[in-house]
Amino acid sequence: MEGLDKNMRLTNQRQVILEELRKVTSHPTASEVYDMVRKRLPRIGLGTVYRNLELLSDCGIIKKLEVGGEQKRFDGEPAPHYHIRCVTCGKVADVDIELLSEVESAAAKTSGFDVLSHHIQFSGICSGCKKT
Amino acid sequence: MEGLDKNMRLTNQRQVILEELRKVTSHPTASEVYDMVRKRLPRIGLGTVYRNLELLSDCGIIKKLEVGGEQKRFDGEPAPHYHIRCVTCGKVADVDIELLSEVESAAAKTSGFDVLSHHIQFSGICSGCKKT
DNA sequence: CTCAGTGCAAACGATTTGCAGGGCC
DNA sequence: GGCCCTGCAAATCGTTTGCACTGAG
Repeated sequence: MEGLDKNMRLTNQRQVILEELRKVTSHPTASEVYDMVRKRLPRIGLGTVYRNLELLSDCGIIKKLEVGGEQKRFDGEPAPHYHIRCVTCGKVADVDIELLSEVESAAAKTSGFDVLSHHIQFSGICSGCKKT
Repeated sequence: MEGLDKNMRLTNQRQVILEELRKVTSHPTASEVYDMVRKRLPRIGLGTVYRNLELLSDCGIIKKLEVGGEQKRFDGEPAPHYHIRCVTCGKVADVDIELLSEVESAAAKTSGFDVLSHHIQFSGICSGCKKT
């Protein structure tokens, strides 16, 4: 789960993408990462960003989020934690409550699946959107 | 949350889509619904299916699922319940465990959001895929 | 040197939308 | 008769991919 695969090279693009992603807590989409990275590497291609985000998430170095909405989002923190999305502005934030690992065995019992993981996705209204 | 909007007409297409969706427990994608409905209404358009699924889910009559994967899925059962997806074959099943409503207040406290709802998404391996 | 990685642009798949005709209320 | 709804096709949007070139090891 940690470190690059043996054949993976540590390119400048890869490194900058990872650095930029770790700088923020905003769970950016691929094209938001593209914009962030382009400030440092103006000639990078969007395809490269997609390829590297995919690769880094396959290695478990970052996490791909499948929170609602059209675009996938990426999280520089690979440790499991929950998320909340603002139904008004679409912002995604971390929810730092303890993990409910015990629900997995209950889910396994009723579903008949081997349960590998779970994720809780909250929806709500963020403090910024509450005021208006 | 229940019933059609005042200006919504109960067209045959709309009715057949709803009936077909309620017939199955497979959480079909839009194009799977399209295939099911086309057996009864061969001239229906894919756009009509998308429009009606969207409309029915806006009324709360069906539910749109944002479980991982590329395509959205639809559920004829609008009451809240959890889902599990097979990482091997992509099948989505219901998980009938009790709702953990109490996590919402904990999430509200740490995130600062007004929490409106939550959903738990499990990943695992279904009984069919275990055997192979 | 070699081969994984890159930039670019074209291709793709899911979903949305514009439009002109059709049919429910 | 009005207007929502439909079928159809083209458009859009996020993402992926083919290709020839580049650069890390």
